[in-house]
Amino acid sequence: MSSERNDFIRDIIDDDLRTGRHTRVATRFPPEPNGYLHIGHAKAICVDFGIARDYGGTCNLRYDDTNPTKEDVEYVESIEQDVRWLGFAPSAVLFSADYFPRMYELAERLVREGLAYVCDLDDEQIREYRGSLTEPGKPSPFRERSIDENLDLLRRMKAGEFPNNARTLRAKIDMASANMKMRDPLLYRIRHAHHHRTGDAWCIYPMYDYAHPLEDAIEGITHSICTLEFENNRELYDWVLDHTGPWDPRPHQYEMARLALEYTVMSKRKLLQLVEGNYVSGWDDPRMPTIAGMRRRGYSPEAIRAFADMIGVAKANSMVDIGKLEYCVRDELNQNAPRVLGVLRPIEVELVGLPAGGVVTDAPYFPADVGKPGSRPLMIGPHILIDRDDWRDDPPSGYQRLAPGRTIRLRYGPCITAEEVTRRAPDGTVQAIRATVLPETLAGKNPDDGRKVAGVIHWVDAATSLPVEVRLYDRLFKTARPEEGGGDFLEHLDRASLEVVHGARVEASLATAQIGSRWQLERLGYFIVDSEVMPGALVLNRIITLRDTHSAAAAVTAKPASDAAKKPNAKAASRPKSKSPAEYRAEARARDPMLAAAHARIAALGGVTADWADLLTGDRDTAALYETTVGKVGHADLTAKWMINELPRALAGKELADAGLDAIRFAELVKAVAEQRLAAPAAKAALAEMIATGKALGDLAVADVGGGAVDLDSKIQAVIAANPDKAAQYKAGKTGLLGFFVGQVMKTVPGANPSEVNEAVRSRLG
RNA sequence: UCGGGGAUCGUCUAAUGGCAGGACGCAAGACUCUGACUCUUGCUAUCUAGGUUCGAAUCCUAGUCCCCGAACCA
Repeated sequence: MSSERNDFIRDIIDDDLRTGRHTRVATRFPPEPNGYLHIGHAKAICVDFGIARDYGGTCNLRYDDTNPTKEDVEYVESIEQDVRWLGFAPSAVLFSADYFPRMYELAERLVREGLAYVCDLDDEQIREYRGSLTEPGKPSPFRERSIDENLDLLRRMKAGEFPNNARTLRAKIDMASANMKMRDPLLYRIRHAHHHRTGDAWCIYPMYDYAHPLEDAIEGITHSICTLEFENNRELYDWVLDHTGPWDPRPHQYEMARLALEYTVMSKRKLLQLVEGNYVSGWDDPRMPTIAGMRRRGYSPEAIRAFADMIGVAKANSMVDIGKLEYCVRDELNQNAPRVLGVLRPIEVELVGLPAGGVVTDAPYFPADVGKPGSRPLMIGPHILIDRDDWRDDPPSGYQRLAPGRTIRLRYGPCITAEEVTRRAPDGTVQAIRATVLPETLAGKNPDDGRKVAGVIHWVDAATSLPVEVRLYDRLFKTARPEEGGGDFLEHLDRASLEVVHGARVEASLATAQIGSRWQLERLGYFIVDSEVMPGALVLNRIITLRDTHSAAAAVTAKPASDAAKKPNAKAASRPKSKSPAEYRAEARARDPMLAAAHARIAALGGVTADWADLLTGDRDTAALYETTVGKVGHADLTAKWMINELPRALAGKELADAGLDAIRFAELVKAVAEQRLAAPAAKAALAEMIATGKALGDLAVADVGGGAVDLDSKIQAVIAANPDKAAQYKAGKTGLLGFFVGQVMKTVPGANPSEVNEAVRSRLG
């Protein structure tokens, strides 16, 4: 179920399953139906549905439609379609609006329990009363209304007696909370608006922070995954569940980083700007990062899912290299797109020496290494077309294409030698050339006279090829981070991101190509047959070019290396320096004479530094444990080190007061270490176990100090013998492996003294 | 400490006191009837400074930088 390497969310799930907190896994993907899904959503979908798939659980598609003024049925359909297209089947398709009755009941319950009140403040006043990030808010004048009055007002709100925004229902939490979200958040607002699902049944609508936890709880969601900007909302999420439950299972919210991708923008607002400003042709423009856009571009669901797997799940904000997406797209296409021939900007080539009537060869759809079957006949007649890019009057060195007098191979055809240019445009551009066919190469052999073949180029038969319109799509923006640098992101749009090529030709076999079918035009890139068909011509959208290491290497030198420069953050710079933990401890002592006295006593102890004395007297529990322990066993320095450096890990997040570690048992441990009856690693393990189980040292099965020199040496030799390759690497200079060997030995001889082991291993390995 | 998060190769991400690993990228080479694909080899990282430890990306301390939060949006 859980593979070796997991993301942090799967780690949590593994833990929940192991400890029995949950017996099954239920997730959900909760889009608001107010826009099209984009690649950022695709990541979320892959995480939510992927987890359900991996753990044999469920994942609901739930429309988070709690705001009637922003949402639309139009989006509901596109969203479900996009999810299914990505390859996921929702366990259920649900609507938040269907829970409105239940949510309202629970709102009345909150009112009855004195946990919510109806507030008459308007939006400006509410903001004012809320305070700021650094100042507490002040209570609403309506905060202390009676339960009966609140209930009455809430019912009248629901009954439609008040106009829009006249009153709100608010949770009664804490106007002074450091978390702004907890300063009496709004639960319901009045909206006399038509809802796409509930019609006019409601005129009060729940806010996200109230609705979302309830939706999760009602559906029995176990792991509610959202993005980082909701971290502050989690406290409120928990508050709502704690006061509306009990819920079983009790959902928990986890936050992951949202996707940011180079050369694109992701916000709905900016995407909408691109559409409405006609910078793109619509939501499904092949340059758009929308799922609809990518689908039309020819990106496959497999590629997008592979991309989601590649970038992983974590909590660090990051900007993903667009190259990773492009790699996934190419990787899938390489396996699945049949190869055909097409020419973008034709030069006519008259072929001399071709058998009369031309030649037909059978050309495979896939190269040998892809290994898929299929082929089509390929006609070559006396006139063919090649691409303008494949001709140079004056070829640069290393040019593997055609030039005067050169010989190249026509893909799936014979070798030809260019004889002369027979026609030029007024500007000198080559329009037609004549070339000689080397007949012996028709069957695939190389030229008899041993002349050099410069390369292989693509071509189409002039007589039988088909006209096509080709749309060459590229990245929408010129810069990797169009949203940075202060200016309008639209300034970074690349006008060349779409180039329409007329007059291109493709081989005859494409006459029957279906809309949506994807092909590789050899040496040019991957293309999809667009749903738009021009009169008499197919439309091909370029999905992506082939990887081009040749010209990439040439371009690299020209690229300015300016992108990286970090910008200073004005907000951070202007922010006052916050209080440090050290200041907190100092304040605690100033407030508490007992702590101050303890600090003075501890500082006066021999072997205790001023820093340690400070650290040990930030709170009474710590100070008391330290002083009592030292009072029992002495060893002021050793006790300090263990308390400061080792205790935190052993506590594993617990508060010292809850840890059940008394000075008696801690003193035993320190004493054992001081008297070298217990090696450090064993002592650390013992400490953790004492805290976890509340047992005393004597009741623990602790490894004795042992490992006499002879015994130890044989263990070391056994470990070395079991890892001959690593021993060799160590001798070759990879000294980092010392830790590996010591660790192995420590596992077999838990009570051993590590420094002795260290020394012994070192000398053994020479 | 206003509160909440975060920092590991150029990029994304592993390593839960014991080999800093993988992928993308890049470089060199091999192969090649696609300058593709594939293969081989190589490249580059623990934010800084102290401390604890035989051993620290991981624990402790002090700092630095980044992100989020004051919609009747989600």
